[in-house]
Amino acid sequence: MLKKERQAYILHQVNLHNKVLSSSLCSEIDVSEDTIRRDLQELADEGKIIKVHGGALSHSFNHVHFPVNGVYSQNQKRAIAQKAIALIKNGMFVLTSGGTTIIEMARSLPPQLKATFISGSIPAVLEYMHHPNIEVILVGDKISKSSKITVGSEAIAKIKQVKADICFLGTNAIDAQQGITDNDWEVVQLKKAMIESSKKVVCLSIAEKINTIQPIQVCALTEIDALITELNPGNPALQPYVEAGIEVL
Amino acid sequence: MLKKERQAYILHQVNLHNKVLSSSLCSEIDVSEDTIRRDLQELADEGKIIKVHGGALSHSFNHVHFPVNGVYSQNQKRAIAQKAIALIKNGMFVLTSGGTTIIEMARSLPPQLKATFISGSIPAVLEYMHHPNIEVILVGDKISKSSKITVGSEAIAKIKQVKADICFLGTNAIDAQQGITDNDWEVVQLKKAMIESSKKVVCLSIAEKINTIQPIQVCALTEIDALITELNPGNPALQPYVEAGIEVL
DNA sequence: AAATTTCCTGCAAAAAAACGCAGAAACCTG
DNA sequence: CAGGTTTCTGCGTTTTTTTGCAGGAAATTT
Repeated sequence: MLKKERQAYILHQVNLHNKVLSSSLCSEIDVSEDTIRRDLQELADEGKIIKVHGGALSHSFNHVHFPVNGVYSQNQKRAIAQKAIALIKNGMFVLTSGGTTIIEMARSLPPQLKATFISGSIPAVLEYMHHPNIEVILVGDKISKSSKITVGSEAIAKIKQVKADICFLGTNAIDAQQGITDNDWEVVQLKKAMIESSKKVVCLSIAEKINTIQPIQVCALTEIDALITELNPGNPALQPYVEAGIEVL
Repeated sequence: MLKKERQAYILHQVNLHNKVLSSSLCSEIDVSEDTIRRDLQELADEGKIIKVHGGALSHSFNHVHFPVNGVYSQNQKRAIAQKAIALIKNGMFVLTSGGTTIIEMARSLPPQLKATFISGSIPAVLEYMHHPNIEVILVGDKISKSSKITVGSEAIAKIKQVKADICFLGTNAIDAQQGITDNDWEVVQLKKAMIESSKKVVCLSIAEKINTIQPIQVCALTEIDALITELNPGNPALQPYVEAGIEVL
């Protein structure tokens, strides 16, 4: 990895997460801590970031000591993202929906990961695009402005053409009886196609969406292979899903 | 292998992968590392790539780098955008490429305009999406990270399915003899398809790109219906194009 | 206050770049 | 076409950059 490339990655991470730990950086990119520190120093000298003990901060969030809680449930989503990333191996074909949890996952993907990501979500694709080693396939069709993803028969047809290794679904509502449900008919159609086209279906959901129901069903619990939340897998709230035969992470 | 040939290959690799290692280049093409380094130096001097220790990077990698020129030409691009917008009527199907001039046009679209925009450019689509009355059709396929548009046979096939009223092409180089030329093979294929699929082809180009040539031809001047620059239509620099039968605005 | 983590300094090895040079190829040019 | 000039390329040497490492200082945590 080139030095400039590394610094671009660091800068990207800082702007995204508003902070960055040099320890985590040096394990993500595989270099010594000294190198990271020197990079941070250079970026700080250029005024791009603010160097602090243990890492660096984004410039914008310097003046106002904004609580990290600025984005809705970002910490929980980040925890989910970390668990999800562990499932992605080099060379995989990965199908993803949209949603803030998926975005958080996209932002946290390690730079050395080589994989192919397929999605119709504009924000997700924007994130994938920034990663050096990821191939991005964009599913085209009419854009739904509310959900910022492509919807329609063309998109569904394209998704049905692929057979992905794994599929990550951002979830609006999940319930032990009703399975996954959502409130946008077109998005539901798309998610159904994604589930069909994947060997393994992984559902990402923050705890507060567990045991909630939306009007339209995406799929039953039986079609899900794994469920990832920010909770400990042993948490009693997750027991119904364990009993339903889902791998809870 | 000829020097020009070598440099074209290098440029292609850089545009394709956003980065290139001089070590890998000198084993791919079978020449000494000095030769590669000299080539990189020349390309960097021409502003085609960014040379760094160990290889080179694409310009798109750190587009934060030239804000001066960015702001400078923004006014010109805005002038072009205004002229282009005048050509769009309610109900039209509009096909657009990518590029900063197109983005500027997208930002300037009047809010009451009702039309359907078709594009494979992610940044352009992002802008269209914010518009209240525009339908957006996204052309899907593999994403080229350097140009931030979808490229490939799927994208071309989709474009050929439509018959747009008008097509706006952001231009990298235009010349009275060579017509429109570009430096990315895949982007060229896409633009060719766009030209075929449109009743009217409008070329947007800032003055500094007029009478410049890139390696690969997109189309001859005869295929262009209109040319928009920030210059006055009577400007002598534009006369060759007027004489070629192009409507110069 | 002790322990752990992080930071800085200097140093050394490896990689890359710059430099000068010389042979070879291409290209004028009369 | 002969002779000269320019351009291009590879090689050896020197210089610079980059990176990791060690040891001590500074800061943070327990």
